[in-house]
Amino acid sequence: MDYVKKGAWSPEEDQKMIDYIMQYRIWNWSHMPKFAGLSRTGKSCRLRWINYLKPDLKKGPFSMEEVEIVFRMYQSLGNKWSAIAKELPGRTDNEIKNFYHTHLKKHHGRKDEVKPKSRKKAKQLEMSNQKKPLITTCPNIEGPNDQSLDFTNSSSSSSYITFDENYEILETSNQDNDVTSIVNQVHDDDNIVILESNPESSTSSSSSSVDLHINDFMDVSVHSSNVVDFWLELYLAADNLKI
DNA sequence: AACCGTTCCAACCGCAAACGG
DNA sequence: CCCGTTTGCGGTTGGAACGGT
Repeated sequence: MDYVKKGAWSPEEDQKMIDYIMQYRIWNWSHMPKFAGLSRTGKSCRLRWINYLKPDLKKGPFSMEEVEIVFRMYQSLGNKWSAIAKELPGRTDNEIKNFYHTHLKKHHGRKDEVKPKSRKKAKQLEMSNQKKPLITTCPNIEGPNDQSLDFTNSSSSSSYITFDENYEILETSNQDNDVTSIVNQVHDDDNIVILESNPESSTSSSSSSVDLHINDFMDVSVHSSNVVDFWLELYLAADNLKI
């Protein structure tokens, strides 16, 4: 067998394959490489095309909706990445698998401590270290994309969890500091509001806040620190959300 | 600047399923 | 049905990129 190249693809190789497939379509992966002038296996070509070169692929970070679908479907299907990928147009099974392992796996019931394992999260923690973060569920707030939330109107029905700078639970709105019960109270279509700082120390109108759509997959019966970790991760997953 | 540890993703591998003669 | 070939899937890994020291 002739020399077969392995490893990262060069832009020239990419272009060769794109040009060939555009002209002749995909007819046989194992024979195509030599006709296209590529020193690759058919398997390698197929993978490169499906995961990277295909024109209709979606690039960039996962949206909140996509994160939700991945998590939901993993709960019901397990590691059926190709089945999950069918629900996410433009995303590949490999991409979803990678995303799951790097962003979601650790929230799946493990009782690990909350540590900034990722670069992003380390940065997030570093930037938010100076004040107590606070998570509030505000069921009365309407409009999932409404950025100008007024907390004074909804505070009466809010539940809350406060944390210290190490994300240890300080206080909850119920009597027994039962975080799980608070999370379980949250329904579909409720909104979770994550505040950078305690609203008592800065006015509601000027506090930087974002709203997240709450989903039933979130009320996983997990260790409280995992709940916190998960909120933060979702926060990061939404590319339009910034500290 | 150099080194080290960690994270993440592209790409690999082995196996299974599907295909087709 | 059998068997060789092709395609698809999921687990794993190599290495680039990055942050910390």
